[in-house]
Amino acid sequence: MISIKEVTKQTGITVRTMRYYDQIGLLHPADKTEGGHRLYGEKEMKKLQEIQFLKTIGFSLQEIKEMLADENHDWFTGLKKQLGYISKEKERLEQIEGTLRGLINEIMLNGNIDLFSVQKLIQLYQQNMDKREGYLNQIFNEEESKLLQNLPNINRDDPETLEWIALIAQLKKHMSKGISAPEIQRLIKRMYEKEQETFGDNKEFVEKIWDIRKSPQKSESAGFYPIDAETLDFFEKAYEFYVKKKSNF
Amino acid sequence: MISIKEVTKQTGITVRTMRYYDQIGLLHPADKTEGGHRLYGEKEMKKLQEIQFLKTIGFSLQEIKEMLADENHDWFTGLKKQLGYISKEKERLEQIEGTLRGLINEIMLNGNIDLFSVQKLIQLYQQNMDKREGYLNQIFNEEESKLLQNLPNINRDDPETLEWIALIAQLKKHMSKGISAPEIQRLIKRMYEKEQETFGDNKEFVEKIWDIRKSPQKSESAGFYPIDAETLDFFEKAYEFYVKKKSNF
DNA sequence: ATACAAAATGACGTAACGTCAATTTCAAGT
DNA sequence: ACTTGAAATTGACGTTACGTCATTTTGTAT
Repeated sequence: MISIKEVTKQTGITVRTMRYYDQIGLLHPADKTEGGHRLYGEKEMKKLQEIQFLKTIGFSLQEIKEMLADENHDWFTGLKKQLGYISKEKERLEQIEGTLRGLINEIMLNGNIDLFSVQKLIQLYQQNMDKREGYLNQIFNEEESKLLQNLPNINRDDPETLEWIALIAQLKKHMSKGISAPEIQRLIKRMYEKEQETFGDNKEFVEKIWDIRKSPQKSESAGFYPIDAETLDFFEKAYEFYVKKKSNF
Repeated sequence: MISIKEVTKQTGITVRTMRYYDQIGLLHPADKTEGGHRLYGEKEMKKLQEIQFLKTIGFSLQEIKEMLADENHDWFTGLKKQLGYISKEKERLEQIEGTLRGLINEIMLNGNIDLFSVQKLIQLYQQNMDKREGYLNQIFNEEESKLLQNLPNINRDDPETLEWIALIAQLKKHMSKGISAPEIQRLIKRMYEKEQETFGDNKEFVEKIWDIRKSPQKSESAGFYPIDAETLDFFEKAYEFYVKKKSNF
């Protein structure tokens, strides 16, 4: 028989928690002193461990109470149900994670931001979730849809996406130096090569994407990350410049 | 200006929720009728959408209130913090998912189960989480540790693991028919082939694993799923029978 | 004017404790 | 036996984001 203090020492569980478990009938002390101090035995400590474990796998105290009370509890079914629940929750968090990464990337692209811009981004996001796929499937054929998967999807966390964002952000930063500046041309070169790597010679496909990018409305419908018109225009000119120079050799 | 009923119609948000948002100062109605009925305008509806969105990405109402109130809120930092929090939560759920799958598989192996067995499994689990890796690294060298990754890890959900579990479960089921029964020998054959596929000719390594399996204590320390001694013994005999027959041809 | 729908306020309940506050008990030292 | 300080007790309120009554008031159609 050990005191409540000993329990907290051995398990890290607080006194309040032990009192609470007693109160809700989840775990009563084995005995009490004359004065009413709680005393716990070996059995209780084991049960406490079980409770802790069942808590870590996401069961509520009420559920745990019922499970431990029922001699013939169907653990298999219970655990499968719990697994289903946990899996769903996990998927929800994965969704959220993707959305957050998307928003963060967009802010990285646009620089920090006032309430108004965030409102616009949020609206864009909500639209996209509903419409993006529909819109894209309408424009691209099946084969191209697969290629689209390779597009830097702003929700994703892969280094591919990050490099695109970094490249565009750098482009914006050095825009004032003009399209022929060596910094710019180095960036464009990298982008050109990346494009080749990703889409190969699929000219027509790349054209379609440019077409979408050039129209803010289309761009919004497609859920591409918003590059402002100025940057887009600058990029296009710098790109042409690069290609022309390249073909001169 | 629309009534609260209109709001619920358009958004699906309940009256209670609107009242609550009003109460905590998150979203006041634009105006009230003489009698005190709430009226909402365009601005409020937009704000409501933003609130909904920020809720879906996991912010609390208090946080949302502060974010929307602060003209110069640092969205970038806030979102990154939130991402960190969400990612952690997601990892926690992944952990739980693995544990649950593990427990479910063990129950599949052992048939359904009383409180006592579950207590033992839980204890085994808690031990494993702490000790398993340490113990295994002590016995196996680095190369072998990599091979160990191919071992049916009971926490995992892949078809490999599932087949091992199914095979052993079938073995148990038909055990009464003796080691030479054709059902048994077919199962053993499949297991033998799977073993070859997975570990190739790495005899020594397979020996070590058998050594661990044969000792309940070691098996427990290593966190292998618990196969009872009887089944293990039966398997061994059936296996020897199979190999002998095979080498006779 | 009446009746009925819709809205209002107020209150309690939820889950799993944390955090006071006021009082009582325990164990040790004198 | 007495004192004292630490430890334990009960009780109560706070937390989140509403749901769910119960009761009263307002709006609107006839």
